[in-house]
Amino acid sequence: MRLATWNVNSIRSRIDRVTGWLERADVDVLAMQETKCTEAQFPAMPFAALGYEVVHYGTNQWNGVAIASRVGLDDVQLGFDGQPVFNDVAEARAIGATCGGVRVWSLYVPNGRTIEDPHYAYKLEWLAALRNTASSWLSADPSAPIALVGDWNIAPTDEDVWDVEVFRGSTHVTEPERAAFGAIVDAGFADVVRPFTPGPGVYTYWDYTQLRFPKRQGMRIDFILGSPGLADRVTHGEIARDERKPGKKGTPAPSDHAPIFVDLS
DNA sequence: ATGCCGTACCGTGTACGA
Repeated sequence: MRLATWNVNSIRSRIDRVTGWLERADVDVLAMQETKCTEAQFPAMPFAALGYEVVHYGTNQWNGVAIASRVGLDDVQLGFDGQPVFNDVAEARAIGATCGGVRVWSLYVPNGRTIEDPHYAYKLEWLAALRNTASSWLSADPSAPIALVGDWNIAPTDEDVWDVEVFRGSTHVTEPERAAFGAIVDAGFADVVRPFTPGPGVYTYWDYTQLRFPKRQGMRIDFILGSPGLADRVTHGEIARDERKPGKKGTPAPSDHAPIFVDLS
């Protein structure tokens, strides 16, 4: 089974690129983030035409997460238990479903904006709540195959940004964020792509500005974290960097994130 | 100091992103 995740930065703008890659890469399950649309606006038909079921959680033009699967899509949950709210609003940042026997969570971790911003405290609170809830899933069934996948908005080590000096004092690289990410790893969820994509200089995101992509100046902030029951089954991992490349003239821009995926035995 | 690009929204601008 091939399991992928991709921050698509608007599914309506990216639908042809997404379905094109699903076909070319022979993906079975794709978790998406930043769909940036409501349920009514989500383009479900192109997925159905390729044989994928799809579930989406989107409330407005911000955030939005989805899972497409051609190996089943059951027990869908919108948001995780204990997921914090921001300004009293429950944001569409998490959706879970069981696909081909794997419990998949598509996650869009809050950005944080700046370290003084209330969004930063929200980010840390959100990650702590996720750790607690995900930990309870493993306690209930230590051998369960669980995949926590998506845009984590954290570069876990200095090697995961193109120039650490550029990010000094910014979100994504602070010690509390790295500790929050590490706590989830310590709870039993391992980065299952990294062993197949060693650094340095290996990224999943490149800013649209300043020719960051051709200059290979990016960040590694998208991850597939697997429980022991999932990690034991990973036979391959990859970053589909080509999907970050511009299309032909007149075609829509790429997302600023590349998809990443693993193969499971 | 800068949102340089891209996407969304009742919008000719503002919010958001990392």
